[in-house]
Amino acid sequence: MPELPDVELFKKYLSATALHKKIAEVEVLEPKVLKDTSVSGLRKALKNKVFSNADRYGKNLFVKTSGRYLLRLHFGMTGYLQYFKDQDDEVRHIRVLFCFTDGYNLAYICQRLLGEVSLEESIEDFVERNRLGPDASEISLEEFKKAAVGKRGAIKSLLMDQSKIAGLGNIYADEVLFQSRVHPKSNAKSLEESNIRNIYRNINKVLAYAVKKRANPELFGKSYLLPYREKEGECPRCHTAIRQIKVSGRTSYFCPECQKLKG
DNA sequence: AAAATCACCTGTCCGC
DNA sequence: TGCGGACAGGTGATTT
Repeated sequence: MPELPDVELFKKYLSATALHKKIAEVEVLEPKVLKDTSVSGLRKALKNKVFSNADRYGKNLFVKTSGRYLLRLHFGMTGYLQYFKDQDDEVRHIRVLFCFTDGYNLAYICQRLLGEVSLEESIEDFVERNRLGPDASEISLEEFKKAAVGKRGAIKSLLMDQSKIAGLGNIYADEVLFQSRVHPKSNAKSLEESNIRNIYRNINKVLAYAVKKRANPELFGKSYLLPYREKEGECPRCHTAIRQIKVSGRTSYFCPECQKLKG
């Protein structure tokens, strides 16, 4: 789930529910998700503080607190947030639980434990230390050209490389390339100026659209690939059978008619 | 420099 | 019904 649009929606969700409430307790149910901090470290940093603001960079959610640190949440492949009152035994895989003094809770849920929870000094510091590229929803055409033009390797790998552009993952990289009519394995070097501009434009278009549609494929219009990402699906434009191949080890869906291979 | 492979995890689905 | 294997919207390390 959690690529840029999903994390953007988590940000809105957290902002609408969990801000300005005193944190009574922090329960770490699975310490494996903690990165560079401990159960007691996280507890000390957050207990009796409040979440004051939420920000997103790439696929990371940063929650500002009334204390010294920012809380960073990364969601791996299966993470999300759930806000609820009292006990909720329905919710499985809660890894960290933020309990507020009013009896409400914010749960960080992550089935596969591929996500991370950490404390950070600042977003800039984190971005620099982890060498993240420009955020995909903020990147300028100049920055994108710098990251993409003349580079070796498959364009899809490049779009998913967080050090080049931060926020796109497997699903939305496929969608951007479908909208741009570019084959996922096309060599970045072989792309024309018009292809690059097109991809750039579609990054913005697809991400904004996905947020608007709450990242729910069922709400996507007919010109999008996402709802047809399945075996035996067909291209919504030309009805050719959607094909799947591996690019950088990830399953990629594309239309062999609309997206011809270059390079 | 970049691609492939593995590893980290859990859960589900598919085929024998 | 049961079991093995493949695979899932991520990413870092290691090998090629």
